[in-house]
Amino acid sequence: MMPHQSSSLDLGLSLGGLTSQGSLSSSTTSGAISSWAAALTSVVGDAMARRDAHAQHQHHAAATAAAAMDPDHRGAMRASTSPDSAAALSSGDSSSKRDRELLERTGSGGVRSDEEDAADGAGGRKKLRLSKDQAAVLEECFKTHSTLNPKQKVALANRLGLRPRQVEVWFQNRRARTKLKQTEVDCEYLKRWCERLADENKRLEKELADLRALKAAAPSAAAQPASPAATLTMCPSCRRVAAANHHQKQQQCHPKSNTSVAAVTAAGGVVPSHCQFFPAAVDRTAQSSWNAAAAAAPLVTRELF
DNA sequence: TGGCACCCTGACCTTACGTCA
DNA sequence: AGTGACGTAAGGTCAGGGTGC
Repeated sequence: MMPHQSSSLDLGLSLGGLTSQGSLSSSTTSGAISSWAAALTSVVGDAMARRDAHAQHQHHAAATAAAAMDPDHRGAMRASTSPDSAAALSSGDSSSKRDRELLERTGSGGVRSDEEDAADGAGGRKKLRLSKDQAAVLEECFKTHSTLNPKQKVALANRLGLRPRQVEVWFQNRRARTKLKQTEVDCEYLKRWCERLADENKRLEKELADLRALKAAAPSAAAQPASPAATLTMCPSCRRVAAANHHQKQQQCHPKSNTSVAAVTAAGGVVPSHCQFFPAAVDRTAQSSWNAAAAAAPLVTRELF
């Protein structure tokens, strides 16, 4: 099994769901196995009774469909066995892996029914539609473990009445498509983040210009009674220029300097609007805290949008 | 109601890389 | 240390089937 390859970007963004699940996948500590097994049995247990009935119906339907398929349609289908065989031959890779895969695909694992073999044994890549129950079980297992070790794969395949290869493919596709989706989400998130940063930058520039104008207009302000300009101060935490009573007015700009925005809000506190953009890190000087927050709960942070 | 575009998804391929014996 | 087997990730294609227009 591949070690956990951080899918985090250099920006410190995490690919979230997949990544965190992937970290579980380092597969097979005994604890992980037991938790996975527990998840499997809890889900499968409920679904299996219904599944058995459904599978029988499905197998029958597949056989019926195959029988009804006209020769032309059959020919249009890509042969499921021949490309594999060709690949195995042409690549010169006579490894046992290919042989085993071939065996798995041709259903010699004993899991497939005769009807199934009849359905796609004629060379067609008959697409099997997983039943709702099967899909639910797979989903549930995927939540627990985004990868399977061989034992888990076989166990799951047996319980679902599928071939191990089908389970394997399902997990591969699921991982790939989860990641794709997550990447899209991340992309959108970054886009919005960028837009907000641009807005923030504009606002700060305007604030700076205002301050410069004030300074130019009152060069000897220090010698005079406190004017509104003289009461301006900078929030040490968020570095936003504000009036001296800024914190009093808003209770506190940052009730607890290291408290997350979410926690503050949850506690009924008021989060300054200029801080709401940042997911968890109130201290914006600490980029690492943002990274940590993004890695810890990327999906949650995205919900801010 | 048939045709079509679009999307979802199962199945597969190739390449690269890490791990382990 | 080098090597082969093996498993997974990544990135892609193909094609069946469902759905909405």
